[in-house]
Amino acid sequence: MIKVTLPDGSNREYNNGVTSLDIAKSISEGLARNVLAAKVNGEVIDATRPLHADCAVQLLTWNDEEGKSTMWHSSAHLMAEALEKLYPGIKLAIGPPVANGFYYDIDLMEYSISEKDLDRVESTMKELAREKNPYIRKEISKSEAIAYFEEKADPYKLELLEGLNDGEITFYTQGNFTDLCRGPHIPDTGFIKAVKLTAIAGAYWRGDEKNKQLTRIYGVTFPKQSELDEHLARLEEAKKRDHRKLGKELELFTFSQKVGQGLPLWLPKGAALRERLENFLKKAQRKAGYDQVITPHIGNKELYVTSGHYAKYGADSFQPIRTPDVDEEFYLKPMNCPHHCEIFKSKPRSYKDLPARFAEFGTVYRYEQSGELHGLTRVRGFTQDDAHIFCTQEQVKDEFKNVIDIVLYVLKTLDFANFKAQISLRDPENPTKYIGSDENWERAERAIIEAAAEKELPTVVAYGEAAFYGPKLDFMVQDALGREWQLGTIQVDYNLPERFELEYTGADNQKHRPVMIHRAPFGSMERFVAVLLEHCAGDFPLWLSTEQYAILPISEKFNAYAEKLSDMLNNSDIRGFVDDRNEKIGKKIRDAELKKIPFMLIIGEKESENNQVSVRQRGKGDLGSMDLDTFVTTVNQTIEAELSSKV
RNA sequence: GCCGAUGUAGCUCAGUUGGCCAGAGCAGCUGAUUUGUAAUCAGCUGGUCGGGGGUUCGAAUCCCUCCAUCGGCUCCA
Repeated sequence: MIKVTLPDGSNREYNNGVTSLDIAKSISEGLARNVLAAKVNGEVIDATRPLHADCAVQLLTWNDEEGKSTMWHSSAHLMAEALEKLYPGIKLAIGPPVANGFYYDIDLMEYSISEKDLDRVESTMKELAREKNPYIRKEISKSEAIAYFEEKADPYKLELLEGLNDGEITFYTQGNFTDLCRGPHIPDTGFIKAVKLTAIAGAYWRGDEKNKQLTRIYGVTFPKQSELDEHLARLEEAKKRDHRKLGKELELFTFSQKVGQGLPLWLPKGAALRERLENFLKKAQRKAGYDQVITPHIGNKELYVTSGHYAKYGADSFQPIRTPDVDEEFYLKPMNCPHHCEIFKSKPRSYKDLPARFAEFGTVYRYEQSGELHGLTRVRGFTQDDAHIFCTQEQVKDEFKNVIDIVLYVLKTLDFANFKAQISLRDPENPTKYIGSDENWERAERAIIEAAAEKELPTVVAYGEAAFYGPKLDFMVQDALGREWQLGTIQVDYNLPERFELEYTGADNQKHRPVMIHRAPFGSMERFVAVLLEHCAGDFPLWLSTEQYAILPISEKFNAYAEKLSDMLNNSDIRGFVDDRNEKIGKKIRDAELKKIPFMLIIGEKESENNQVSVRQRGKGDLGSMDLDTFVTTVNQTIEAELSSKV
């Protein structure tokens, strides 16, 4: 007998060799029908694996993340089985579960497949699922495994096997399909009731551009059709929050083929929104001791040779701008730091001048690959809310912490609660990717880790994600579809001060090299506005709204009163307009709601006689009549709360 | 850049297997209406069907090519 501890702390005795599925059956048949896998002593394994020692068992169902991913992993195998049946001779690479489903990378050999063919694959999957084939685990020796895939002539599996040790290799078989796989898997294919293959994409073998591009098929499965329907409905909802759609509807920005790909045009309302965000940050930065500077959009080639960017990116970026002088070349600036270094060098600096903090909303241009462009989140011309802090070695950590404060202030004010703070360090396996001495990298990495720890900021560490010139702390936020975007960033740089030979005079009257911190709390205005739009679904906070009110006269008779109110509101610095169209009030309200205007002031005979306004709030409805002063106070108090209470 | 898809009026979309002057709703313009909390009515304007080339008696529909966009991959100073 063995003793099994369940999550509620209770203990039960079972025969040696019992499976998690048996345990589930002993509790209830209903539970057994829903068990997808089991967590035994913290490790997720097949629910059908026999247990031979005392252990803690947690039965995993669709409601557990590990249950879902086990199901999706098994679904990838099911899709592979269907594909092999429909396209004999294809070579399979890898097929893991992902955040919202699964994929399988396959080499289609002589076949080609398009989205039209996915229906057929889906129905084959469903047929195979109905056979309720069990997923059978088998431990196998390396030589047998190699023999199997040599027989099958599958180069990808053979390559994967090279990296595995004899004794740790397992196969899983369901129906007519066997795959090299660590598992775990669901008990049988019958659990898969609803299938949707969502996309076909190219994907490089082992994620390397130099390798062959395989075909990746994405899919998602559910234990019930109704769950699939809900999933698809949620995706439809998310699309409504897409910043590209909202940006068009709210007239914030546009693109023009004539201007060029990835080069956004900010429309009046978008420009006003952006200006407000800039002023908000400028004010915070003024308080934090930053000085605004302004630098040009281009720089001499020599500037980038000095910075090292020319060698690294010169050939893959926008090509130089020439002048009548054949030897002269200018580049569009891909970043602001070199310009700011030259500002630092414009006069001798003393340790008493440090930290020097130069801030600029600097527009930069980067030649992103065409397939990478994405709305406002990935563009070729964008404005960073950039600043560079030049400080002494001793000041680095405090400066870093001050920047963390500003970033958190921005994120909190705009109500981003679910951000991720990521510390990006060097890739230990690829040290040649980076410039600068090991010693400087060590120091920079340590400064970031310590600053984040002292700010009690929960972080994740990502090796290999550092910029080529230094480690960084990035703040990431998800868009409507759950894709992660990097917004704020803070980076320590020992390299540029070296290359630009930056110096200050210390208290010892000797020359010293300052440390440089790059930082951008928004990241870029473009990406920030995009993610903010998706975050609030276009319902901007009142302080950011370009049009805070719309005055809606019941009929043209009250247009004069409306204009009078509008003038008074303008004097109170509240922004809005009069909808004096010859339309019915219902129509005007509808249009104002669609334009996401926070307050509607409805005026007719009653209001004009009593010198009042009838206030309607976006999404909330009628707030009743009030004096204009009361309305102004409401607006000002709301804005004050938005900007201060969350700090 | 690579794989897959899409591209019809300012916007959202119809246009069956190639066949009369390419349609609708919204927006815009003109007029009527003077309106009480999410769409008043009528009329009108508006499109080299993404660009170019080809097949055909005939192309928005089929083929080639380029461009842009969307979903991924790679990349992201």
